Amino acid sequence: MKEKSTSFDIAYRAGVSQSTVSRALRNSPLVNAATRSKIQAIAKELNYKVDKNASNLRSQQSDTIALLLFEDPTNDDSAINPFFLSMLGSITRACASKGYDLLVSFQQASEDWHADFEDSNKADGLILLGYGDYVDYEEKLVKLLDQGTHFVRWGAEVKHLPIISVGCDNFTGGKEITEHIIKLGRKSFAFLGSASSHAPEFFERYKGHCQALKAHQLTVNPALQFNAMYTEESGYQAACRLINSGESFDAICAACDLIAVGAMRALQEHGFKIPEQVSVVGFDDIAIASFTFPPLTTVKQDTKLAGELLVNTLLSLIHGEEASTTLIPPELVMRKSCAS
Amino acid sequence: MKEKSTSFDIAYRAGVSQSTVSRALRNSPLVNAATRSKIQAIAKELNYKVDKNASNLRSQQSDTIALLLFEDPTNDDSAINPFFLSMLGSITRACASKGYDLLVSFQQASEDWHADFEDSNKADGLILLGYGDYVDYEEKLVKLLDQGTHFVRWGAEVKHLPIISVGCDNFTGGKEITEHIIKLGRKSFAFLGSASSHAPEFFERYKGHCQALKAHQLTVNPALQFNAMYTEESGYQAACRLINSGESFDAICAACDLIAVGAMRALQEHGFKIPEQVSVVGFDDIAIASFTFPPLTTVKQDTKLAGELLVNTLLSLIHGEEASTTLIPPELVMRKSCAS
DNA sequence: ACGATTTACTTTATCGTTTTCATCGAAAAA
DNA sequence: TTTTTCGATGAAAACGATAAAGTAAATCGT
Repeated sequence: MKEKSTSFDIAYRAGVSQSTVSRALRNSPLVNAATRSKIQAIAKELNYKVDKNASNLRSQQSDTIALLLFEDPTNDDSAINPFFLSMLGSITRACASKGYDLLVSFQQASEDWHADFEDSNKADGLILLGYGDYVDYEEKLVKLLDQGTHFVRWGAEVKHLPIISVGCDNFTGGKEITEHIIKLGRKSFAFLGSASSHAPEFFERYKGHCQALKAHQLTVNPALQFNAMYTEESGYQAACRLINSGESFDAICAACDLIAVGAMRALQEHGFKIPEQVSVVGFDDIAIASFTFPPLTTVKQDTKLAGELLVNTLLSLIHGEEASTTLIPPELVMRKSCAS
Repeated sequence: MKEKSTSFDIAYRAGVSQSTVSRALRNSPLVNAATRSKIQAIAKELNYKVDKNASNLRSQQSDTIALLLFEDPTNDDSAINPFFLSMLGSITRACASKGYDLLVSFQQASEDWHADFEDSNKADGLILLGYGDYVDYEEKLVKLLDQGTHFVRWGAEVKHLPIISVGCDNFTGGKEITEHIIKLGRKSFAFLGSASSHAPEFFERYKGHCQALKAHQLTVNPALQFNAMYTEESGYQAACRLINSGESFDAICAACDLIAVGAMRALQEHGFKIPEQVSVVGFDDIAIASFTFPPLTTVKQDTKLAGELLVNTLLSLIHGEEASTTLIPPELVMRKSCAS
């Protein structure tokens, strides 16, 4: 196995200095076209690749961005939420199209992630992805800000801090999907998902939900709100609690698709007909949603657009350009889990 | 925003030389415990992080592995196959637990990927993931081998080359799932998925399928084999071709779950009852499989195990240890899409 | 008590680039 | 002819760590 060649080897063969080689390989106009192509030919022949470590060290940039995925530590060996998986896919694609490498990393919210990737020069910037619980998360965001780290968050806007976010308009989504069912004639709405600021996106969806109810002179019954995490199992259990509560209801708004899927399972086990007796809706539009029985009516978050926005925004930040928080409009996806 | 501090800053404050700092931070036993902790304290206080580029450059290793995901260029804006997404998740986790960073990259089989990541010292090794079409893929594998690049493939064993692979035992999986339906009493089996070596894993499954048929004195009817790619749409179309062919059949073995899902859609649109008239099975056990109607009986590939195996094997290779190709045993997952 | 280890550092070389600064011949301007 | 200006290149200084080699003081065995 041959030694890996360096720019000096090429310089030697081309009969020029190493610095000329470096310039030629980066298509610098400072080097004569003839020598440039000669050098490039030799480089190709030797199968030469610039050493990224050396290059990054000198130029102080890595052309790499890091994606930090936050997951609830409690369910760490279960599958990753398909919604985030889908985001991951689109972010990967978006990065590639911009010529950036993507470093993917899982983090537990509790860890010392805040000062790792950009500080060690492994990445030029960070994308933070996950359902954010703000308990001590926010304090770390502030630290990132202090350090001048470039980063973009996925999620609800943080009003009181100069943090750039890209997120879905959860409030509007929650409102519109609820209005949709209201128009179908349902009266008693249960909401499955957290109604507290610990889960900001769920909370926004809940607020939109309530807003829609009020706008149509329907009462918001707190006894019909049940907490649930973003898992199928959690949705199943919340629905069981709902059913056992004895409250009557004819519609369920789930804070995310996985919850909705779990809820449908619980309902069907208890003999409820969907959508005849109960209309069910979710949020996210994960792949599973179109294959459930009945197919789930939900709110689509455009992950492709989101991924592109996330990396474009981050890149702007890195390049010192202006950037601002963006909300992606939600989109209703009507399927069969609702009826009048 | 303060300058980022270097090991010299720490050395200055601690009153020692820079190299002592370097050692202290790596917990070298060569430095006195007292000074070591003093240095580490200062480092923490200054929020110092070692510069990975400098460190990697000097030590010639990156503690990073690259995951190359191959996707069919034709469907590049559609969603990524959930099976690979799931693998991605488990590989990410496995890497993290070993203290390695993960660089994720999409590649088109046609591109010049073979010499990029390890040659440029961005990664210490490669994981190759994707349904492999061997046309000019193999030639690149040989190049990787020549270069001494450390890599592991996901997929069927490559018999004639010293390449380490981790894969599912597709043959056995295909055989067992087919036997399962045979025992249920079905007689006319259609197979949806490529039966050629261009799609090695599908081909293996097909061979297992045929083997099972023969072992039970059933005929393999070539007119009941239809090509399909690994997408839902492709499965749908293959099933339509099957239906329109006029051949009679009472069971469909799909080469992967997505194909099965598409096939079920086609069957139901044409009024077939699943599983009463037609039994359907898939392969992979993607998340969707448990939510289809009826829930899909399939062969589970344990992605968690696969991810761990992939990174452990690669790490062995990197560290110069012995490693060998591994086959993961498939596991039947009985659900409701088959009946006697 | 005296050379031989050990312990705890410091010095110096090195990794392979990018980048600044200096150079040098030739064409253009004076 | 002499001086400028440029276009093209080379030499050398970073970049920020790690690793090998060197040094002084403390510890040791006999």
